[in-house]
Amino acid sequence: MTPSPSGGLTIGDLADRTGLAVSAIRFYETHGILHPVRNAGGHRRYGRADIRRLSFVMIAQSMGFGLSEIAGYMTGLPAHRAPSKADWTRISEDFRSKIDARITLLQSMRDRLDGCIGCGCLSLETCALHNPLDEAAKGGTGPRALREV
Amino acid sequence: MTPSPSGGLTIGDLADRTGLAVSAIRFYETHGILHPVRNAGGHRRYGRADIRRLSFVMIAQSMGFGLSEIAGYMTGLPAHRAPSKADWTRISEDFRSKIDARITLLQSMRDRLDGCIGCGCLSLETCALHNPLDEAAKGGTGPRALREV
DNA sequence: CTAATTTCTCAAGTCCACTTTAGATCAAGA
DNA sequence: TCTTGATCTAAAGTGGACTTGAGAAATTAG
Repeated sequence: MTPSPSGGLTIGDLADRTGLAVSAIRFYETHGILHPVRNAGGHRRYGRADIRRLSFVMIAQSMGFGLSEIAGYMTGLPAHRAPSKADWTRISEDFRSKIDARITLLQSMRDRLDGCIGCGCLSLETCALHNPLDEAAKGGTGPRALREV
Repeated sequence: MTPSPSGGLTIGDLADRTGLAVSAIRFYETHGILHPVRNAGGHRRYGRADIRRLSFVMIAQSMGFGLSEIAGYMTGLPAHRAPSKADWTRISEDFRSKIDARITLLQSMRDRLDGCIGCGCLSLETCALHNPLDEAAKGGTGPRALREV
């Protein structure tokens, strides 16, 4: 629990700080999200900035972004130096615009749903939801949340 | 392609009308979303109302709801009779309130993200995003979009 | 120094939402 | 009628996001 003052955080420290499982943190590393250094014994050592990286991952995931997309944002951050505020601002601008698009889509679907349920036309043949769906329903296999907006 | 006028729609008809794969429609049946009757030869026959059911499934999915949750809504509809407008209105009211909650959560996260990125505090220890995340991040394994709001 | 904890790697397992494959049967047009 | 295309079942495969398990080595508390 005592984070080594000089050597950085252990994977357990990071897990405690973020609430993530140790296995998840290792998993993210294999997907290029973190790049910890190793100590003499081969154990991973993290910097404080990695807490922030993982926070971003968790936020983005809860908003429906996939890991590969998130990893894409992460490549916009320096791998072995703590990102500056400018780094975070840059990647979060694109992120924010995608969130906005997602909110707008959700709102328009909700509003149209009201109309469609009300008029009894909830059919892909005539319903106004048809086109938005066509655009939103692209993507590979697996759960199709609001990915790829 | 010629939908049997008396016998209802074939699974292929339904696939054409909804844009779903035949295999997906069969899969949904195993999850209790559709309950087609069988003809003499053992082939599935659907009613027009099933197009609407599948439309609802697709809409709900694109909004981040999981199949089991959607199946839950579907049990609120009559299995072997075409749902009335009142049936649809009833289940869509609950649905709509969940969508609203989802939109609100997304908006508040977006707004706080602006603040957190700006002030450089994007850390679970101090960031205002912490608590909303705690609530949103519950759930089993697998992709964790905005399920379980 | 020893015992208890952590961490290491790597392979395999899990859940969700489907798709693919295989072999057989059913339905419909020429 | 015949043949082509649709549908049937059951089982296995896929991709995303992780978790679990096994055995070994490193770290830390007492």
